[in-house]
Amino acid sequence: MFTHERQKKIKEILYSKKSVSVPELSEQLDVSESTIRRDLHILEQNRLIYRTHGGAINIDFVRFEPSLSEKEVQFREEKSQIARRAVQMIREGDTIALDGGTTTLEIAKNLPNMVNLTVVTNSVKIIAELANLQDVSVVVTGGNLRRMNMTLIGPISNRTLKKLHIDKLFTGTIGLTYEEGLTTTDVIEAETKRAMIKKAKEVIVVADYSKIGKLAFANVASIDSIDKLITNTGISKSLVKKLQKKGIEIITV
Amino acid sequence: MFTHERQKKIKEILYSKKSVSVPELSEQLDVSESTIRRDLHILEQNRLIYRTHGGAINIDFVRFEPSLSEKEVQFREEKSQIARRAVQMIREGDTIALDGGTTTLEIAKNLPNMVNLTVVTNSVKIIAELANLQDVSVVVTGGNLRRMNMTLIGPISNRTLKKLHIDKLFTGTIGLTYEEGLTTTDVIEAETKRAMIKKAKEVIVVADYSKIGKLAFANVASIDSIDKLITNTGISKSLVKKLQKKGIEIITV
DNA sequence: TCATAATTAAGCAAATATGAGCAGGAATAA
DNA sequence: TTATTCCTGCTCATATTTGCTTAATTATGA
Repeated sequence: MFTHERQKKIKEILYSKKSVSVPELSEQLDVSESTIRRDLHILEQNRLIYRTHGGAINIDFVRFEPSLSEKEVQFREEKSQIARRAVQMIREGDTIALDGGTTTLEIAKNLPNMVNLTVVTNSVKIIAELANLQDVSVVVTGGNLRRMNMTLIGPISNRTLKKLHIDKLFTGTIGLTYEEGLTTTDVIEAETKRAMIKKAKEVIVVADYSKIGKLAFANVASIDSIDKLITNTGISKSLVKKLQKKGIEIITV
Repeated sequence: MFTHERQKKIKEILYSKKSVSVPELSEQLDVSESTIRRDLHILEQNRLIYRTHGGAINIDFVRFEPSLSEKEVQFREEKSQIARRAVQMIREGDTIALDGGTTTLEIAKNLPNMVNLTVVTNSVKIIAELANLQDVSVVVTGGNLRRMNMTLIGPISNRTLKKLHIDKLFTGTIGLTYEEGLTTTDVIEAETKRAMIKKAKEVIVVADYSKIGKLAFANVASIDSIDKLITNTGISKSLVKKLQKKGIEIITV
């Protein structure tokens, strides 16, 4: 077994196992632990695995599965910038909607205590945040609690939204591509997002560049339903052109 | 289990549990309490959790922690006793409703993690509390946020309730008299309470004796709509007799 | 308020993991 | 063949991790 082969094997093992210990690999590949450590060192430098004391962890489990709290930390400054730009679009007398998401939560945190502003939301965290702003009127859609991100989704949420009229919807997303539009992880959540989009006069997507080009499981809505996109630098020029051709206003912060 | 994995697991546990104790984590992850404390320390430094004596709290829930005024809730032990008695009435398969109030919040705190239990509520605090119980299905009515007690009230709430069917409603109250029945401070809140009562097969009032004989501003419903009353000793014998004559079961704890 | 119980951080020792250095051996090139 | 390079396994000093103990701190309840 050549070095390269062995390293490939390690990656394969990590794909199916999430994590392995050094002794485990040593036995399985029939080489010394020193060799395994050397291999792991190389793989780590190439960002193919995540190294930890005693073994290694599949990098996907470290990177692509960040908990909500972690997500909040990731790209925090970017999200905050995007959120502050979004807040500038809000006018007195508006009825805005904020769906559940880390960027929209950031908008809630940056919202001034405006009188005559109504915020519709399905996020428990945003409710808690807006409870601080005495003058803002908060309307909650209701629905079934999804604990993972503390949002209220499902038929109750959708039915309530049917009766409401929203001036501006600020919506976050897991993925945004030109072909598939907005996508998210959960089908029921996707439906609730769709219900919001349907009732909003203006749909404003807030998404840092890490979301652009990413595709998630459930389709929410096509590109055509978006009016504005607030993002940060890093989005490719050609995509900007294509989106603008569709009539979407791109705001980079 | 590697260090990083273990810390990730802690975050995951905190995801939907709101809080965990150190011994709990120690047992669940099969490491010493010292190790757990070290992990929690690291996670706290990275702002991923909120550390507290005896355990850790999901950072997102810190703001739900009872405020000082709440901690000074009157008749706390009485409320807790009443709540524990109320919980005994809940059966697997039930759909129960909890309206906003300190005694109903106490019920939520005492609820076991039952599978096949659905809780309908209009209280943001109860949502936060029930986020702990992984297996319980939580349905939120939606509505306008009333900051004073963090409840969701108004037409949206009422309309949602019309479509739901509730086995047992546990409702708190500000006042209860033989002549005027249940009364509360806010007219809109009264209407939402009324909507709940209307859709419940069984109406169970939880009220410590300080509420009995008290009259508040807004009428909710007459005595006739009550099926059971859980209260504590201190209620007058003659009133008990009168209520029993109306068919209300009185349970004193 | 004060006493008691619970929780914690810090220090220590044991177990384990690590990387650097070295030597042997296989592959490669001259 | 000989020299060179590369890979490997071994050793050992050093790092890290962990659980235990203890003193101090922090809750709790009477």
